[in-house]
Amino acid sequence: MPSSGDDVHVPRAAVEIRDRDEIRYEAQKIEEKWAARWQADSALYGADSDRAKRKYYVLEMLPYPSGVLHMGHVRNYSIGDALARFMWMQGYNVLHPMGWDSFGLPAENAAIKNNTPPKQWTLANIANMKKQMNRLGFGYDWSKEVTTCFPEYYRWNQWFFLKLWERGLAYRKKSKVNWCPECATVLANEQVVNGCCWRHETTVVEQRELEQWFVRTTAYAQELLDGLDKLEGWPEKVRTMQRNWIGRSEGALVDFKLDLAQGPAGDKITVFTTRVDTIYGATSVQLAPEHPIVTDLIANNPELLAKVEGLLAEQRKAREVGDVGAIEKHGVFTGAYAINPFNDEKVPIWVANYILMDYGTGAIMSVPAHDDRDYEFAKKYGLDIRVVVMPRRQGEIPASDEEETPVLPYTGTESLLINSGPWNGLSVDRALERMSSYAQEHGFGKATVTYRLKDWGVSRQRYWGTPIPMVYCDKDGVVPVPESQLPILLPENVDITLEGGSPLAKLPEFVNTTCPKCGGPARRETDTMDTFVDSSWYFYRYTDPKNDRAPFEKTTADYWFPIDQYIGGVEHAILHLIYSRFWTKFMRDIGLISSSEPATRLFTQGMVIKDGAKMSKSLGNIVSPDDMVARYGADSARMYTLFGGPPDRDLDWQDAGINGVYGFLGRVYRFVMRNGIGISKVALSSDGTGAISPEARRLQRVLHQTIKRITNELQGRWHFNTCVSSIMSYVNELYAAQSAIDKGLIPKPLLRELQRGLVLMLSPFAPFLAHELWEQMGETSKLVREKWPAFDPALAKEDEIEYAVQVNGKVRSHITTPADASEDQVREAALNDPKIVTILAGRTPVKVIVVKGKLVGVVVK
RNA sequence: GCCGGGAUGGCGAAAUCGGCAGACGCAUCGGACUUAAAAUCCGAAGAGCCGAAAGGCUCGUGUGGGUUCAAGUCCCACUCCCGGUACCA
Repeated sequence: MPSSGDDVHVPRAAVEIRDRDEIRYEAQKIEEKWAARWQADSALYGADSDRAKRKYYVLEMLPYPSGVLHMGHVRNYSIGDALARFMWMQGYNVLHPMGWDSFGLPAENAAIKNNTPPKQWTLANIANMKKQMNRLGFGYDWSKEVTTCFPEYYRWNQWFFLKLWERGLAYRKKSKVNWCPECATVLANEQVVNGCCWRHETTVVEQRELEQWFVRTTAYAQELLDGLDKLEGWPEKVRTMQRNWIGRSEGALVDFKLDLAQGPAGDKITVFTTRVDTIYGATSVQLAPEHPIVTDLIANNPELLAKVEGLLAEQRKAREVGDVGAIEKHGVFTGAYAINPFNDEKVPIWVANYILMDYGTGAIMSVPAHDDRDYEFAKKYGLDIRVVVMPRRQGEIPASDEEETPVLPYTGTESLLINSGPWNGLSVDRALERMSSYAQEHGFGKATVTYRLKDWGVSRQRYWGTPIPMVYCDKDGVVPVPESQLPILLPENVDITLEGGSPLAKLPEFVNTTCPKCGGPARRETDTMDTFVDSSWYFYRYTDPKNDRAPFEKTTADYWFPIDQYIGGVEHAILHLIYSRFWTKFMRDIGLISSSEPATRLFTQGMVIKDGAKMSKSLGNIVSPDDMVARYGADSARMYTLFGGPPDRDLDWQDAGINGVYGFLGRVYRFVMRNGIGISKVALSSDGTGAISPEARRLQRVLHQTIKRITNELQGRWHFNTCVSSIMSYVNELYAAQSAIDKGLIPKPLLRELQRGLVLMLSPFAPFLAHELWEQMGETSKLVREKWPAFDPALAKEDEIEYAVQVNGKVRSHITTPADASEDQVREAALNDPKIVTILAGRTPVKVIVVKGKLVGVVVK
């Protein structure tokens, strides 16, 4: 509805508005109109295939299609969309895609609950969420859409799996899983509630050993760790979390031989320690209850076996509940002894509930004097405590244990060794080095590095996931499916409500196959892949989503990668982001891509909370995006998620807050509908510096100051809340000038520029309203690709500056000086100010400080 | 325990490099318009004290110290809240 007449000075007639009070901001009408237009124009938000252009890849984490968007999504996508729109307007070739992390357990749960096939349920959810996204006006290139549960996608998971297998990065090993005897299937950790099955609340979950597929992420442990130092565009918090997760620790392996009189000859226990320097203080060896040697040591002692079982049960329970650190330490003496290879001393072998089989070697040497946990344990069971390191004092060598002993346990490392035979007097650092070399030279140990990071268990005994492309042949063993046979399709019409094991295992037509090697009968793998596989590389697929010869074309991926800005919740700081980094390195090593890291910049937005708590059904504090869109419109909902606070912090949702933003958007609408309809017919002034009225000059200045502020924010700190504040202030200025506008004191070209600027700056945050007003002004260009307004520093400059004048730190007066006044002139003006003269009362200032543009500080005695 | 982040009016927050604390918004109060209300537009407002008013003074950014002409911001010591994580040897 642009202006109907030629006379741009009579806007009211154009929209039949008799009086400004009748201009109503009807968000629903405007937004529905534009949502429909955008959907009809599929190229609008499309990435350009021209590789000569400067690219910008902005990515928000793809959602799991649970059915509806929540406010956290809205916040995440509002940030990404604002950035994408800003970068388009900066002239970049922007890739801004979206997709669906659509495999996974909830679809199976829903299938059981509603008797709907997982695929149907998932696709219906995707349809609904896509509708919501379109209604919210997010500018995605839907031609790049990726849906991970489609064979076109997951066939490449299978392809990658074969590549992993070829390189020895995929392997099978026995591993403990949660097993529900009632369901006769494996449960994910999150399905174990208080040690019982989530579906059978009285059925205790068992631990079972199963052959499982693993991906050798540990092969890249060191590179994953080193790479973090270079990821300067990632939050330090995330980098720290990943460092801790990888958990590199330097130490030594030391073999303790079993005392021959007791144990099977030749057997030994290898312990891992980071403090080999304290080995003369070792007064016992402690084993994890699951340590394989435990059964040998106590095989003929049922009483002890039962006790060890008890220790194991305690450990498991604590792990399930999640407070391993809080359980009380318990242990049992096995009756056996081991020999400390450094001093040939005999030390007792214990089994303890605080030793974990899956870290280090599952065995430690216990040094009570110099380790908190060992100390606590030794005190409890009356084990010897022997001090072997002393705090260093001015480089003196402590003579012996006659010296005062430190407070135990003493874990400091600025120390010297005592009671350690030939090693006495060495510093801890040197002892660590020399003693592990010594162990290596004598064949009973070596320096080593261990990582907390474990290999990635990717097997899931589930239906709704990518089938693992392997077959089992009695003759040839484990055989990979040839690439030419991919994809292994996930069968449909599977009754997954049947309890009792993996659904795929119950389908003979799926399981029974022929061996690719010998052609004989063989069985297919029935495990499916963890969904983290899907999300480890989906963003590469976005660059070339329809490719059926390769996961993606290298040159295309190399053009777009690395991702310039990745945006998502901090809850993915570890798993998703480590797996993605691993996958990137792996893809680089098989020659698929050139970069080593997926994203140069990562932004983790805060949660959306309400009444100080995470939104949840049980608290009844959920705010639905659909409701907000219905009541206030998408622009208000989006803008409020940005206005409520800085994006990296939690956002405390307040209904009154979104109402305020809605009011503001109405204010913008009314201003432009009153002053800007059809104004594009007025030529923009070629030069803004002509002689104009003070009112006009002020507006011009505020416009340029606002552009400056917002541009700086979008390029730097990303405090969108202050961007919105700036636009609000700008609009307040425009309103204050209404009577000057009505009187014709504001030149038309400027009036056009003021409103153009307003709409352009608004467009990343409230795209619907911006588009509507752009059209109402009679602009015909595509707003999305319109150039972001530039600010002119000369026009942004103030003519006069107000200085605060302090005397001894207290503001006593204000003076106004021309903007170009020199420091001396400002000082003089301040000292001559009548109020200051009075306060000084003849005293001579000791010092006068002039802070340019801000303040004058006068110091008197 | 350890690692992050935070604490500023009645509320969400701002203050980007040590320089006028509280921008912007909400709620509140007042005015204009209206028969009235809603909507809209305009205005007031950290707390306390003095003043008829203009205006002025004191206090004030979790607590206690410190540095500085000047501290929400820097330093030292602490309290509480939120998130993550853990017998990792």
